Amino acid sequence: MPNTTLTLKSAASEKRNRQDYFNIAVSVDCVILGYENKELKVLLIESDLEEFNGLHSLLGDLVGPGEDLDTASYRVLKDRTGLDDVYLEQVQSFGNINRHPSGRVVTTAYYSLLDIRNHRLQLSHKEVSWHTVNDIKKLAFDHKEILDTCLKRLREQVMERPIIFNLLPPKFSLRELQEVYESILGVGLDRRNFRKKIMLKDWMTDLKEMETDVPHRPGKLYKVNAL
Amino acid sequence: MPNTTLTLKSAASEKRNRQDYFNIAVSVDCVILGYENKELKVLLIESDLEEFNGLHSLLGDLVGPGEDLDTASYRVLKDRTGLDDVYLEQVQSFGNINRHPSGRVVTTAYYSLLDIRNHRLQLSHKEVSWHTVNDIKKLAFDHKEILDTCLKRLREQVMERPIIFNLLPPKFSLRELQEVYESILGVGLDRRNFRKKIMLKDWMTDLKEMETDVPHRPGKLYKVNAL
DNA sequence: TCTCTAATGTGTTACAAATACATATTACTT
DNA sequence: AAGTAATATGTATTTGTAACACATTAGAGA
Repeated sequence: MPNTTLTLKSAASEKRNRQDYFNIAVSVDCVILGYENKELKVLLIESDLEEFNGLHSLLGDLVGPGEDLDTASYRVLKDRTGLDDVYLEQVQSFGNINRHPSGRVVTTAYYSLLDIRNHRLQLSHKEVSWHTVNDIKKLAFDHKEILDTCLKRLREQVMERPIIFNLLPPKFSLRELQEVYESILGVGLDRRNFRKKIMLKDWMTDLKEMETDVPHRPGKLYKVNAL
Repeated sequence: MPNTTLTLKSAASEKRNRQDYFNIAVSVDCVILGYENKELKVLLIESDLEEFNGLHSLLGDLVGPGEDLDTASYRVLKDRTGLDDVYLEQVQSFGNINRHPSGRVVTTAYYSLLDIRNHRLQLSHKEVSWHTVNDIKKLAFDHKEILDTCLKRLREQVMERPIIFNLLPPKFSLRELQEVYESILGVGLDRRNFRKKIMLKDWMTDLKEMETDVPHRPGKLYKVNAL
């Protein structure tokens, strides 16, 4: 890399050592969300840092020198779940000086939505496991703040764009869909109004099939429309 | 900084040189927006890189080792405008490998809204100047993409939160406010409906004063309510 | 097999918000 | 004194949201 003032001269003019600017590491952290047993869950790993003994943390990694931010988060997702066709969206970056006890790391948070029951899902280690989002009180680093920020963004987007279907299997009933919405939004929804609202969006197609193995009257099955 | 595997082991297990991870610089770029003559404007500087001869770029700087992302963007704003009490919000990070010709730089974009006519405004150099947003076709680096992303976010938020008032002087008329909205949203608005909608939000207070120096019937003046 | 249960599936009414649209008023200009 | 250009306001229409009730269906169990 050539010697350069990069974007601005003010930095150079303050005579900081050029090396200083390469003393910040860049990472990505993924809030990988799934849905099971009427609960929203997030994939966490046990932290291996002494400072965070017993705490869990999000799945993340440093960004390699030849790697885009998006590429890095896809890599984390692929490494940890085996899946590479999953919805992933950047949310925000976190760069507080002391957010990482081992050094200066600026991280960019992504959230991802996937179907826990997907048979291709393969967790990378036994230390990686699903945790009910509502039960999480504390995480390592600033990961609780990152989680909360991602959940907030998810709640804002979930009625705007057809992303929620990533949490469901290919065939799903309206009841299942509504339950996922209720888990995410944290409120109960009127079944009739919910149906009308969701149908207006033209996000799904009636499969003309029925649920099986339910202990009550089976409902119609739907699939998400092509994105 | 102690030797560490940082967040994840996978990186270390690939035997990458630890130095590799400190080969990424971190910067902030500020989309500093103002409003004048019924046009939305952005503060730009002439790029000093040969690759971008003649092109303008956003105001940004590398993030120092002991500096938060937010702190860095406030610093850029203060250095370039002299103002330190300005609205600033993080939008998104951009980390494509080749986005900076001189090396690997991951940048976090912020947008800022200020009143161009604020008498405390002092631009840092004569190369720093206001440009009409709608006239901008091309910028240095990926700054056009960053600009567009910030504008998109601004449009999404402008009816949700009382941020637009940062573009106006302390006392403003309803006409001025509507014109700012129209500039940002790029559409014409019905005056009567606009008034009703904005009044419902309880964002402003009637100052019981009137415009002066207008070549027509003066309108009432308002101020924004305390945030 | 009949009854009970629990869920599915649908329609109507009331209220709130967004849109379309017209007229009277005021201050400056000529 | 008349003309102009902008402010200020109200109403009818449409659209969307929220509240709410009843008939239908398949499984479970007596």
